[in-house]
Amino acid sequence: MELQAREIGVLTTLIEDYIQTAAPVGSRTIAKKSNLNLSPASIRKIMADLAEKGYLEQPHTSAGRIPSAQGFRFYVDAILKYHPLPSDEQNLMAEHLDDARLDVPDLLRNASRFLSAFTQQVGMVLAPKANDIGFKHIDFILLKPGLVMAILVVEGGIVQNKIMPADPGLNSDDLIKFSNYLNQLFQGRVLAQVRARIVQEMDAVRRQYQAMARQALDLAQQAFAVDREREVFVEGTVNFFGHPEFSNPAKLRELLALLEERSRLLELLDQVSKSKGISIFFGREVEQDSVQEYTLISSPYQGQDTPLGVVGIIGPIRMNYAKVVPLVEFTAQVISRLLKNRF
Amino acid sequence: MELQAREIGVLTTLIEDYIQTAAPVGSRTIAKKSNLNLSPASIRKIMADLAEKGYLEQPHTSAGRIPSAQGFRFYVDAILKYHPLPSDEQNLMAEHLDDARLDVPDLLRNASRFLSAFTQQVGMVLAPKANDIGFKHIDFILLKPGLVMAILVVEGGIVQNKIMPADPGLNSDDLIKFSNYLNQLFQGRVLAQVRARIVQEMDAVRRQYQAMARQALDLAQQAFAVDREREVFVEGTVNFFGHPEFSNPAKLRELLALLEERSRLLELLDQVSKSKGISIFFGREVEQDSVQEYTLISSPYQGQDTPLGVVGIIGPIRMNYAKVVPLVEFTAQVISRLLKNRF
DNA sequence: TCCCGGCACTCGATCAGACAGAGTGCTTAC
DNA sequence: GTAAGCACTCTGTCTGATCGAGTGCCGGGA
Repeated sequence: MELQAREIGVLTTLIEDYIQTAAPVGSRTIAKKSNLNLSPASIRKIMADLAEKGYLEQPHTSAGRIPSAQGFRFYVDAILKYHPLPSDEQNLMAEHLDDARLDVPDLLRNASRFLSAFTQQVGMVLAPKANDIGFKHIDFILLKPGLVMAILVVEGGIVQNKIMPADPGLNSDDLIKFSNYLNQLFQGRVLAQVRARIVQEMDAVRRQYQAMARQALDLAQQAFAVDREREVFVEGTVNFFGHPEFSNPAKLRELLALLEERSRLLELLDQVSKSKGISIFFGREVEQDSVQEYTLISSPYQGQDTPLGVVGIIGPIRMNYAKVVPLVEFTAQVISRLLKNRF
Repeated sequence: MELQAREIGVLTTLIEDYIQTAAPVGSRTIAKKSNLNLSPASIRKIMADLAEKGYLEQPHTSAGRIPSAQGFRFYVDAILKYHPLPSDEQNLMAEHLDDARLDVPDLLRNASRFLSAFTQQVGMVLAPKANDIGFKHIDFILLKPGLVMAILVVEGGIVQNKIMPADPGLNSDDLIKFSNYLNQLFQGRVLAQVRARIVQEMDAVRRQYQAMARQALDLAQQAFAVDREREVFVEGTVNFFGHPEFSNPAKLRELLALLEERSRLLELLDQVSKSKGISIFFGREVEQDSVQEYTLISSPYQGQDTPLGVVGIIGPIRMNYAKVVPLVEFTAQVISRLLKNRF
């Protein structure tokens, strides 16, 4: 099932022409554009072979061929050589993102915008999972009697807040004591450790009848309960309209629905976040009845060592991989570098 | 230029049929559906009069008529009688929004979702302008030497944060002192007053050479500088695809671009936020070359007395005003009531 | 064995013409 | 003022014809 050099040549020419024109490619075009010096008739023979092996598809008899998902897969995995991003684009992106006054969510949102603008696709950035981030500070504020807001700050300046009911007898001074106690207790730990510490400490204070600590830990437990979806920054959905494959409103609708339904999107991103480096994912290869006509290109980013989240773009299968892939990779690197600075 | 009763009858029947079918309405249809007991021929005469006065438009000779923006304007202003929302829908919405554990942004986002789901249009909620909201608490956190994050909590549990450079000599204890000093200074004021107070106090401490207060006020001034856009919660853009008027991708694109470009959207919402009660705004009546085929229905909501923000929906001109308008109005009332509780 | 020119064939896109249907405007009669 | 009749207009759809792109296959030549 391996491909010969000539077959690879035809496939490459065909895919690169198809990426530009979005139309089925015929044997004459390939004969002219490739440097194989073969006649259209011979090309046709090769194309027939490629179609039989599953790399090409034919929309109908007597149309040209278009690459199948398998064809694209081979192209991005085995054929395409990726060149590093031009340094002026590197600088442009680094300059705009490297601003200490941006908090992490803003940084990630901007990165998503850049990806979208540079690739003419839809940019996406999955925010870090809170679990692995270092605790910084917690504060309780009395909104009204019996209602307390917890404000939780983690490294990198990510702020989370949560409103919760509490003992109506608590006053502001109590809450300040709580914060002081907890801040000291949790210092220098990551959130997962903080949660463990809460359970452990609750046990200890219960035996020692420390009322203040017990109340504080009760509140802390509520504040640290995980019930928030991870944020995803999606930018540039308007770019979908530029691609002829989405002139069909039904397909467009499907894809926009996917982006709006954060839970499905999160699941998808979670799947790809486990891969090590850059990952190229064709909708067609996996899901049966859902949106099939898209590609997701993504790369994880990390803080110190642990992977934190994912950056990526989503667009039609037909896209300029040679340009997009290095850009996604570079963006992930920039974010990793900037977050290392902050965490 | 006033309309006779028969003309109003024809216009009403025509608009209501058009709202259902989205197709030009002919004289025969109106003769059957209206209770005027007139023949199609007579209806035609009346329709010709209405067209001449500008209430109807004709896509081409020998098609039926469709209502013009002026026709819709007359319909929503003079003809339509609005009934209050059915109580089961009222309860459903109130139940889901009335949860003390939601912070204000989440509350508004949910309201936007509900509007979108109930009307099958796109829901929008403009968050309150921070100026008029009461100060609650400020905190400074040392992210790293020379970099401080301010966390500002205002009434209703709205949290804003801002990262700013600071004197590298500052340590955490200094920052705690700053917060204590400022919290006391600003207690019970709204943000606009807080800003005034900062300026005034800076003057005083400068003359008295109080270094700590000066540094604290410096940070406060940066923290309270207004440079953040007001948030807008837009939900349900997928609903656009349900409407035949947006089967034209170019129109759809325009409208989605408007929603994605927050600054333009804010300007639009700001225009309508000044009106007192419900406001119905036809794109066609105003802008010349931009998106014309939409209607914005909005209503301001308030905390105690001052108007805070706007709720609304955006959709095609052809929509079920009898249902949508009371829903928008009710949503604004619910939000007003819930915010009064919190502020 | 590989290559390629030639040829018949297939399919989609486009165009013109025919036709039905919806709806109008006008005239005329009551 | 109302309504019936009629000619007219415009759109959408269907049909058949034609064109062009592209294929598959056959057979001749290096």
